Formats: sequence, structure tokens, C-alpha cells
Amino acid sequence: MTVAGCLPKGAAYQVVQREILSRIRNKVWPPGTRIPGEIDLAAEFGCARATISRALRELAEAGVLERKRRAGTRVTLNPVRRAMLEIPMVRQQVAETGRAYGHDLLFRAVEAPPEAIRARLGLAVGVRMLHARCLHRADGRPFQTEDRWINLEAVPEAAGIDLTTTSANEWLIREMPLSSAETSLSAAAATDAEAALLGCPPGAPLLDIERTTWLGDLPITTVRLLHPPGFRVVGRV
Amino acid sequence: MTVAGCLPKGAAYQVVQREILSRIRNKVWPPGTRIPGEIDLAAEFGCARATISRALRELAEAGVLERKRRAGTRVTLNPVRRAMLEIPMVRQQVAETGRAYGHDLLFRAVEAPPEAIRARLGLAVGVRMLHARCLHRADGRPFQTEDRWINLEAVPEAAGIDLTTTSANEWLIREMPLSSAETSLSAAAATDAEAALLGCPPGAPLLDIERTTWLGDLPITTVRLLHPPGFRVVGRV
DNA sequence: ATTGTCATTATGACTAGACATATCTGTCAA
DNA sequence: TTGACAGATATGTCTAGTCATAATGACAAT
Repeated sequence: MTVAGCLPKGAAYQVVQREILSRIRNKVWPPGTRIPGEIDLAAEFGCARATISRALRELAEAGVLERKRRAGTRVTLNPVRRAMLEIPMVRQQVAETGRAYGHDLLFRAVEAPPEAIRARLGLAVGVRMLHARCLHRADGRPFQTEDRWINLEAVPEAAGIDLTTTSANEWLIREMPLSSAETSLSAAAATDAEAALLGCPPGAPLLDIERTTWLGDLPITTVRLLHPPGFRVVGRV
Repeated sequence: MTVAGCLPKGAAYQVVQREILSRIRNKVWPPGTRIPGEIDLAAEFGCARATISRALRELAEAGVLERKRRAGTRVTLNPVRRAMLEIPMVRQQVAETGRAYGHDLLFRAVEAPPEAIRARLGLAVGVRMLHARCLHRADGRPFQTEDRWINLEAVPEAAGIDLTTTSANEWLIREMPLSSAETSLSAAAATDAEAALLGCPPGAPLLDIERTTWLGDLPITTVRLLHPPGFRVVGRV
């Protein structure tokens, strides 16, 4: 672990990463600079090329560097801010803050989805889906409303679940692991019905999280989650 | 690239990842299962341990697996949904959709921050900060309001910028690369002043993105961005 | 001026083997 | 029964080297 006389704090590839980040910060390598190749850096840091390669690969994944074969490695010119949001299952989210979780099933039917939902999932005209509406509670108080459509062609078993005991979300996470999803966040004004459910005045600003989930190419479910005023989603970089 | 008779689609470590994901999905290895060790998998897939190691390491970073020395590798029991939001600079965000970007500086002063801001950044009582308010436009129409506080103790140069030509955000990204940040999203009702700026009715639901940035331990800036109704932030997993 | 060919070059992936280190387990002694 | 210690084990990291592949730039042919 001989890394150019550095105090060896942590693994060598991390020492390399810290040194590179420090050079970028201190404008030794300003944005846009082409930095030395892996072989040169390996020589400088006194380690194998694979070690440098790992350090650079991870920095590239983080968006700090841009790598291209033959062209070399450059410091990213216009870095994008990335926020990693962790959206846990409602039950855990509530339990983490030490409150009691509960949920009410408000509505359940197998019916034809509205055109917008059908198109979003790319399903055939005339398809019927499982539609469920639900209110999640923390210590009895409204925490989140859920309006979910499930593609029964992809998950026919979903038709048989007792949604009053297991929430659809939990069932889906347990039975359909590793799906890919698109999440979008926006602000919406509470309709009269939503206001009544969430216990806030009509027109109040709600945080609206919508998520559509696929397993491979197969659309599974799309859900709209509404949160009462004051709710925040926090992410760190 | 001999990977157990597989059609070699992509790199070996990716083939391994796909196979592992498929086993988890198909309940060959249900959540909680301890999967075979790296050496066994290397033998099964006919590749080196380093290749298996990389495949598993990345799946662990993605939250699919949990790894512990001596204890082995297990399929994560309660996977968390992660949404990766990319929040580009306003200028790019507007330009990407083919609209013309513009911004107006509404306010600029060096003054004492409100208590909440001061505490959020962990600064001393009585500190003075650069305070700027700004309206960003797309094709002339209001796109985003910005209310920013900059820690002049950390970035004294910021006092000298001409904020009418360069927006504070762009200057900070260019001059202070690689800072860490905490981002939070919520919904807020438009005040009368905000409504006037954004061209929406008072009380309209706005998406509120707040971000606080540090360079190491040093707080740099905190900003509140408000977006008119209809604005969405989209993230993929 | 344009197109095609080809060597060069830097990254990307991989192997076989080594040592490091956290952690679990069983054993033995206080 | 409890605690301390030693061994086993699985992951974590690293090396030195090989082969693969994408992109570039120079040069030649059209």
C-alpha cells in the first residue's frame, strides 16, 4: 500500500480518489482538463493500473470524470447535481419515526383504466386492471393517500390478495423484487376529496409522488402518492 | 469469456449480474437467502473470483445484495426504492427543452440571515451573508424563483460577482466543484409575492426544492427554488 | 473535397494468485 | 457460566500481466 508517500488512510483506490478530487477542487485540474492516463497515474501513485482504473471508474460513475477510449479521461465540464432519494415502504417510513402504522382500504375494483394510465403503461385498448385506493396512517393521522393501478396481465395473482391486511405496495415489493421504476415528483392542489382524506383544507399544496414500475419490458403498476402539506423528501449527494 | 454456456451478451460481470438478478426474481434465491460464496460462483460461471466480486459488489451498491465478511452474501430482505434525480443547472434545463433562457436579478444585499438559515448552515450568531433573489425564465415565461444565501466566510470572492450576468448557481458550480449537498423536496403554497413572480394565482401549489451545499465541513450556500404548478422532477432507478 | 484504410492509443475487461481483515465458532480456562 | 483466545472463513483489496475494443488521426485513394 505504497501510495506516493501519502498517509495510508483507507484503501489505495480511495486514497487515489481523494487526491484526484482534491486536485480538481484546488484547480490543479480545472473542469475540462484531460488528466494523465491510467499508466502514468499508476506510476505516480506507485500502484497497479487496475487500482487507478477502479478509482477513475467510480469517479466517472459519480459524474466527476468523463472517460472515453482512446480520448482519455477529462474532468466533467458541466457537472449535474444528483440527488439520491430513498423512498422506503410506507410502513417502514412511518415506523422509523416511532409512530404506529395503519392503513385503510378505501376502494377496490377490477375495471378499465383511464386513457392516461393505459397509455402510460403501454397497454392494449380495452384492458382491465386492478384499481385500489388506500389511506396510510401514522399514529392514526393521515400520512399518505395511494391510488394504484396493477396490470393483471403481468401479475394475475394480485387479483387474489386481501388488500385490507397487506398493502399492495408491500405485496408487490415482496413478490416482484428488482423491478425498474420511473419516479416523478410534483406539487398538486388538494381536491375536496383528497383534502377530506388527508385532513387539510381544499386547495392545500400536496407533494405528489408518481411511480411506474416495470419488470423488464412488462409494465407492472403505476401509483400516485399524495402527502399532506409539510411533508418533505430528503436526499443526500 | 466463457460464462457457463451463456450467450455472451456483454461483459462477463454483467452476464453474472443478470443471472443473479434473474435467480432472485424467479425465487430461486428469495429475499434473505444466503447465496454461494465468490469462489463457488466463480467455479460455476467459469470465471475468475475478481469478476464475481465486481458483479456482487455493484449489486450490493445498488441495494440488491448485502455483503459481510465471513458471513457471506445475502439477498436484501427489505429493499428500499431509490430514485436518482438529476437536477441540472437551470440554464441547461431550459436549453434542453429548446427554449430561450433568461434571468432577472431581483435583489442583492449583504445582510444578517434569518435564524433558520443561520442554524441550518451552523454559522456563528451575527454573521453576515450574501443574499440574492432571482427569477429564471424560459422563453420569457417564469420558470423558477431562486432565493439564495451564500457564506462569505467560505467564499469571499462571491461578493464581487456581477449577478446580473452570471447567475450565482453557475458561478458556484464552476468555482466550487465537487461540493456535497443535501436536497429536499416539498410542496408549498404560493405567497402573493411568489404568485406575482411566477404568474400563478396566490395559494397555487409550488414544487419547492431546497439545497444546502458544503465543501468538506464548510457550509457554502443554501438555496430555495420554487417552481410553478405543473413542474415535475423525474428520476429513474 | 471526400472517403476509406490502418496503425496507434487509452480505456475496458479479465485472470491467477496473493495478502488483509472482519467476524463467526469452537475450545479451553478462570 | 463466562470470558478470552485461536482458527476458520468469506469478503476486500491489490498486483502484474493479457487481450479486447472504441476512437482518433494520419495517410492514401477516389
